[in-house]
Amino acid sequence: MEKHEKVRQNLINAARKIFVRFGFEKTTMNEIALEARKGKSSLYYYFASKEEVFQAVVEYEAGIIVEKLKTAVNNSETLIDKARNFILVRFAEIQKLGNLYNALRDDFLNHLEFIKKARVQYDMMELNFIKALLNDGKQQRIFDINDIDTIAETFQMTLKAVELPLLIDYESEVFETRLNSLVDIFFYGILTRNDE
Amino acid sequence: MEKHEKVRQNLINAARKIFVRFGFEKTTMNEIALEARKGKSSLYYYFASKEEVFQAVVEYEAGIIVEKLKTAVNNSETLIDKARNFILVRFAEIQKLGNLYNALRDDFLNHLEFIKKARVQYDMMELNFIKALLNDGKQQRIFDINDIDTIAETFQMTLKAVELPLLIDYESEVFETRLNSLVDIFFYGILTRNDE
DNA sequence: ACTAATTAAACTATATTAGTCGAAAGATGG
DNA sequence: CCATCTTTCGACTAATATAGTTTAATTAGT
Repeated sequence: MEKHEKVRQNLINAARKIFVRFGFEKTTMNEIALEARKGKSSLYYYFASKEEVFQAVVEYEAGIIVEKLKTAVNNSETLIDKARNFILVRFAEIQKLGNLYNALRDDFLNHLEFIKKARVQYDMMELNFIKALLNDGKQQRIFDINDIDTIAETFQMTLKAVELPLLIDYESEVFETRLNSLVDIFFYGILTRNDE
Repeated sequence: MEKHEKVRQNLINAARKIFVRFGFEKTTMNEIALEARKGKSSLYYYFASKEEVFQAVVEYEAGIIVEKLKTAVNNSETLIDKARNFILVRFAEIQKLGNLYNALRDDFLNHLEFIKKARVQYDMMELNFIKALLNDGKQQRIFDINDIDTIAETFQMTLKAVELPLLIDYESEVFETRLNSLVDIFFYGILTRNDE
């Protein structure tokens, strides 16, 4: 990695720490710079604005989530397990990695344009992931579906819809059982039944 | 509890939430008021300044700590257990209750006068507690000591000295064993030895 | 209905902070 | 060792946010 990229990544890490702790509004550019042991104007050398720094952090975190999703899916045997683990990891990671989650929860952030943009980006990646899964299942004749695009979108929409209620009153046991039941409900309507 | 006191306590609770989360500097009077579902100027009706609100919170928390110390000590059998539990609870509570701990840790707060004042108040309460304990032990001929005041002050000084190093690299196991060993070291120099 | 306690809206003076600019300090390469 | 390009930083400004004030309205007690 070249010098420039290294410093930039360093700044992103510093920014991440502060953003996760204090949220967007309460984080100052000076704090981020200090955390990275740089002057404030150095920060502006790498990023045009506070929002751009935040966007970089969110993108970085989205990347991490995607990585973890990939390994979770790759390490699962059956397609249903893949789907189940995908959902479980997705929620766990969104919860853990503070910023994406914060961005979703805090109302005052939600109406900021760049948050929406970052979210859209992540959603697209996710959607492709889901489509690939569904397609795989279709090829293997495990899923009895035609319009993959529509189903993928519906699926993602459902995920996003449960996201908030589940995250708001979070109790790990309740949380996991509910997600599992969601997967069951969703997939047993899709599965090819051999008994008909 | 009269109305005025009730509202005041409510404001203190709201302030506590915000202060614990964001620290003194990053907390705004507006946020506190909003959290208590009041207007900002209502807050100023009950408190003269932001610092006064903070002071009220710190005093409230100090009160809670003292309560817990009392029950911990009362529920201990031997005097050594009383002392040991006193120390363990003290550290646990200072850690848990965010504000007192924050006030100690954050350097930028440390040089504020009112923090020092709050700390002095708490320290006095604590010192009396320790003196009572020592006195008790002396009456019961368990402690072989004369100048209770000096010993109490020395003891408290030691506690405050270990406070920071212990809290900074906090690992619960290490933490507790170290504190226990501290008590042992301290008390086995004080105990009346029967073997001499 | 009167009085005192409480709340809230609108305002101000001050302090913070995002963002700029130009100069200085390092690196790179001939 | 010079010339050029990259990176850092201190000092500055303009915009914004916030502590605290004032005044008027609302509520509760008698």
